[in-house]
Amino acid sequence: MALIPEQLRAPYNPNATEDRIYKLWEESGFFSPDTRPPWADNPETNPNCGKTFSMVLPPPNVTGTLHMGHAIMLAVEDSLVRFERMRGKKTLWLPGTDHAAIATASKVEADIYKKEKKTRHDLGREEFLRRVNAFAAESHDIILNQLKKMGSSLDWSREAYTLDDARTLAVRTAFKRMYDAGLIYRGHRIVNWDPRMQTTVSDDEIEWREEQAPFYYLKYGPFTIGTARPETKFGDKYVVMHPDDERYKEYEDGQKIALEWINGPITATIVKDDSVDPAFGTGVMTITPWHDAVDFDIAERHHLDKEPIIDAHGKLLPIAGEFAGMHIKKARPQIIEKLKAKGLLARVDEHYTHRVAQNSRGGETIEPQIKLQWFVNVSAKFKLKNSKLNGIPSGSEITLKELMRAAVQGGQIEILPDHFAKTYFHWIDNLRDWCISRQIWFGHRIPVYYCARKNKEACERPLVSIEPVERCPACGEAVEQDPDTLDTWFSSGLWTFSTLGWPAAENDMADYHPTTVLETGYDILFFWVARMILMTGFLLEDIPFRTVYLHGLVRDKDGRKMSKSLGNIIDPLDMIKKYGADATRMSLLVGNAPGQDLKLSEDKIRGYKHFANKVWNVTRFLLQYADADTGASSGADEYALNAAEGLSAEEKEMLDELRAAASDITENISAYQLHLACEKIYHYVWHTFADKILEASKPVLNGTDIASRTRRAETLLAMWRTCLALLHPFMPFITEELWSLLPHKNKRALLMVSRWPVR
RNA sequence: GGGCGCGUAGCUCAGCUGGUUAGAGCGUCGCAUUGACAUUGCGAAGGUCAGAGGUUCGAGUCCUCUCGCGCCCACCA
Repeated sequence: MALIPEQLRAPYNPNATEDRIYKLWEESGFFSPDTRPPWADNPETNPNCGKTFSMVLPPPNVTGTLHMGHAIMLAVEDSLVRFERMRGKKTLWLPGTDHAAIATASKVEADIYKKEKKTRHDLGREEFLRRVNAFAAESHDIILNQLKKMGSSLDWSREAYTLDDARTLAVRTAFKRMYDAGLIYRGHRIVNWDPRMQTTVSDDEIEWREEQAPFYYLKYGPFTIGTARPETKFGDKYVVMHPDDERYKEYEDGQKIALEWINGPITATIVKDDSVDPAFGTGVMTITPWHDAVDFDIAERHHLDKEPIIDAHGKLLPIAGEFAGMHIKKARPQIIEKLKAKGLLARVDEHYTHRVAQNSRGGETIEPQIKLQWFVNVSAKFKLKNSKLNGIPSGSEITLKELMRAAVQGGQIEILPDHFAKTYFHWIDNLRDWCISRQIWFGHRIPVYYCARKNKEACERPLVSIEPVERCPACGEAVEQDPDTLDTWFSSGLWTFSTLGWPAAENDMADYHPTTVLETGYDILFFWVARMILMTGFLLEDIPFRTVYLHGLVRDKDGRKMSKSLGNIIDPLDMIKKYGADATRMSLLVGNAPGQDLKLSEDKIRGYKHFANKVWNVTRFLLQYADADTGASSGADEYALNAAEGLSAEEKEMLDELRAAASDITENISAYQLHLACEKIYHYVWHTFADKILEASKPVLNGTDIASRTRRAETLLAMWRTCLALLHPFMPFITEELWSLLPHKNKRALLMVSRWPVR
């Protein structure tokens, strides 16, 4: 009788299967590299015995739920891990979540304001943090569920969080070591200030928006200057022009001139500087060093005075005279009126477009300000003691910038696709010191303490400490911790090794570091990838990973970014519910070339649900013939690739073709060409195995020659086991389920830890 | 302003180091099919690989230029 199990009689139902299979995997313990099947620990049965494969999960932000961008990451990473696990490597894929400091804080803050009309200051630091942590915990649980739904074979025993105790130790240790090496400093620098969130924002978190605004030409003594921001001009007392500008050759650098300005007569100083573009406007400008980065640089070069004009909330300071206390947005038209009345307004260009900086986490217009902040110095030399970096011997002195460049340039880290290396170098070349302090409450508090009394000279210095400090070691008085928190990327920059236990004595570093591959979206190459290279380079004098695999962004079928406002979001969970996780994964893998954006439509996902059904039905078909009469039910657990004896010429040819496909697929995955591998196995299963081989086998299977029937049925079953194995990294659920329904001679093992068909 | 990428069948895209009549999915059009297949099979139409030039025995693939898109970076006051 045919051996068709009951569940195979109905069409494949992913919903009824996937959670059960995931639980089976999880309980098996094989997600952890510490649990391995016997064959994998035996060098005779496993040529990869002793080799490891390690990868961290880019920790999703605890700001809500996962989207298709996460799904693509999970599909790629899980496929890689499952492949390597089946190849017998000791395989670690390490999960975790990211507290995402400003993103999470601003979301919670906005929610609270919406519901209760309260700000974080109304709640106070403690209560606010309680709320954020509660939200983060809730978000974490949702995310974990989603990760599991996708089939991610993550080692949950090693789960980490960027804000947990172990990672806090890593962060404080990293800060202290960098501080002691002179790579972290505190200073007054111009920073991107968000007046609404009351915090600095890093250069990388700025979004530029085109804006049309009037451009005013103002009379400034004998000059005419152009500005889009008259409200910042109260303190302008330097007038700058290019040294070679013939029009202004009568003026000399340092020359003083008296002139009438907005609130009365002032003395201005001429400054000659190369950075002025003679072709722009009148070729003359005044500078506002406190509120403009270019002006700040000019002021630094010429040692000029800097004065604040606008306060932290966007209101004018007393220097603005009668406008003091007004918000800049309200003051601007009134200032223009006054300039006009005084005859200082030469003309107005109404059609001027320029770019305005906005905080990408919240959308408020950035007001540059000079603030006392903490920075990582990317251009200061430090000495490598025990370098594992190619081409940079121990004892050499190097800057973080040079180190970041060298790690990739020397080929020690490979970036895929390789053209992103150029983008990376370009970014490094333009890199400025990294502002790491944030004036928000959620995050790693800066591990620096100040003596409250400063009784003695020794109390003057800030105290940087890995352990929390309560009393000043010099005078015994209470200390105050720096109120700021660290940029979220400071902690995620440590992720590849903080998750392995660094700097604790007991850790996994020896086994799994450097990690084999880092898989992530190209949009965070700078934010994250570069910073991991920086942190690892300094703290471990090593690379964090050997290969960087960058996937593209998921777009809708028209190529638009998926966003709430466009209403074109495809929710991974919805798709899993409708079509199954396997189909969802396949739709994200096929056509997904590294670094290339992927257009996704529901039709595509539906297409792979059809494929899953095909796979299901092939099994049902084969099991019809796997009956007691043919003896095929006793089929060995071995794959078909090595069998050859006693086969017909036709069967040998079938096997040759499968062998070729399997070896191609293996090569493709090894070269991170998952899109090719996926398409190949898809094509082989459907259009070669099902359409051609099974069709051609029907006469044999239904024929009268028992020996031929049996042999063919056994061959096909063995080939099918091979197919399921090859398909497993991409479609783990259905293949595992079908594997369990096939007849097995030996004790049934999970497909997840069965040997890969190609050695 | 600097950098990067893309332009291949109606649509979405593969095509690695140049090598036979350029591929897949979806869609379209025929025919078959109660079939292992709710979601099937067989077949067909459809491409001067953006355009021009060059290297080569040979170019979708390498080089140069042009056109059209997209993205990233940058301190246009």
